[in-house]
Amino acid sequence: MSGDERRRVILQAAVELFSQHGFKGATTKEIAKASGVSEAMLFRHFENKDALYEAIIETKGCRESATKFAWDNDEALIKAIAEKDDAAVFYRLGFTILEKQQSNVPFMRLLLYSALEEHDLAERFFHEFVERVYEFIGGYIAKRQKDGAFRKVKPRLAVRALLGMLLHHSLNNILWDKSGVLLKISNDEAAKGFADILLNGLNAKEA
Amino acid sequence: MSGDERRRVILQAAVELFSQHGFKGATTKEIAKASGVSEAMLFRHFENKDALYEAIIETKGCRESATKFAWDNDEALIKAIAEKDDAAVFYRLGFTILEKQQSNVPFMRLLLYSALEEHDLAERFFHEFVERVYEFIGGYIAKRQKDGAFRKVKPRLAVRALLGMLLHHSLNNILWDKSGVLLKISNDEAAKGFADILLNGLNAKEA
DNA sequence: CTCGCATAAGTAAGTGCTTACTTACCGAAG
DNA sequence: CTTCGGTAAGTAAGCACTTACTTATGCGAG
Repeated sequence: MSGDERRRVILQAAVELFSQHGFKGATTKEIAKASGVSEAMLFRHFENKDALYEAIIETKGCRESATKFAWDNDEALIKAIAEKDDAAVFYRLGFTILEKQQSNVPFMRLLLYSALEEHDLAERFFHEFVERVYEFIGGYIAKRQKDGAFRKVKPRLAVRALLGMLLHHSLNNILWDKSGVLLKISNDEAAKGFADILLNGLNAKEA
Repeated sequence: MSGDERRRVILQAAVELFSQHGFKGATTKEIAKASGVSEAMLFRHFENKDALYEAIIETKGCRESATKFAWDNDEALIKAIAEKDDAAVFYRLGFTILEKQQSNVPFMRLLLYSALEEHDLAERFFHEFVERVYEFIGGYIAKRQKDGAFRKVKPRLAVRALLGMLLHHSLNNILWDKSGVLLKISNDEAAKGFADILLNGLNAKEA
C-alpha cells in the first residue's frame, strides 16, 4: 500500500475511534490496529496524536463542512432563501447539519466531544463551527425580523434553540444506535419537525 | 477529619473532576490530591473508581434531581400546570433544569459526558434522566394537545426540542466560562426565551 | 483518671498494566 | 545502495489499585 493510501486508512480509523471515545479515550494502539499497521507506522505518518487529530479536523469532510457547510452549493437552500420560504430554509439547514453524522465523518459526536474535552484544537473547532452557524442562521433570522416576518426574539437565542435541537437529536440517535432504548427519529422527520416547531411553536393558532 | 466528612470531601472533588474531564479523563490521583488525601485513602473510602462514580450518581443532588427533579415541590410549577399557563410551565421546567448546573453538582456537564462515554453506569444515568423528562413534559404536551391548546406535533419531538435547547445552552455557558468567546445568556433569560420560542415560534402572528 | 488495645484515619512506596512515542532493524523497488 | 513502507521490541511516564506500615481516636476495665 502506498504512503498516501495508508495515510487515508489511518485517518479513517482515527476518525471512527476519536468520535467514539473522544481524544483522550481513543488510543494510538487501537487506531493502529484498526488501520492494520503497527503503532510505529502510525507515528511515521503523523508526528504525534495531536497531529493526527488536527489532520482529521483539517480534512475536507470536517473543517470545511464545519465552516462552509457546503451551503454555498445547496441549491434547495439557496432557492428557499431567495423565496423567503422559511420552513424550507430551516428544514434544509437542519437536514444538512444532521446528515453530516451519516457521512464519512461522524461529525456531531466529534463536535460534542470537542466541546467537552479540554483540548485546544478541539475547542477551537467547536467555536468555529458554532460561530459560523450563529452568523449564518442568525443573519437570516435578523433579516426576516426586519422584513416583519419574524417576531422580535434575540437571533442568537433562536439559533441556540435550533442548534440545540439538532445536537440533542444527534445525541439521542447515537445512543439509540447503541442501546435501542430511546426513540429513533429519522433526520428528515426531525429536521422537518424542528423547523415547524421553531417557526410556528406549539400553540394552536388562535381563531 | 472523620470518615464521613472525608468521604464527602472526596465526593465533592470527584464530582468536580468527573464533570470537568469525564470518567476516563479524571484520574484517581487528581481526585485524591484535590481532596487533600493520598490515593490509598480514596480507595479505602471507595472500593474502586466505578464505586466512586456510582456514589456521585446516587447522591441526593444528582440521581434524585435527575429522576424526581424536585418538581413535586416546585409550587410555581404546580400552580402553572393547574392554571394551564403554558409559558410559565415551560419556563419553570427549563429554569429548574438549568439551575442544576449552578447547584452542588455540575449536572449538565456530567449528563453530557455520560451520554458520550461508553460507561454502563453513565449511560443508564443519562437514559433515566431523559426518559423521565420525556414522560413528564411529553405527558403535559399530550394533555394540552387533547385540550386543543397545542398543535398536533409529536410530543417526543417537542420534548427533544426543548431538552436540546437547554442542553446546548448549558454547553455554551460552560464554554463561555472557560473562554469568554461565546455569548453569555443567563439561565433565566434563556428559560424564558426558549419557552416563548417553543410556544409561539418565530413567525409573526398573522393579522 | 489512665492504661490497654481495638479500630479508624492516614501515608510512602510500591504492583502490574497501559499510554504515547522511539529505536533499530528488515526487505523490496528503483 | 538508497529510499520507502513496514515491523519487533523497546522506553519513560501515567494509570488504577495495593501493600506494609504509622498515627490518631475512642472507650471500657481497673
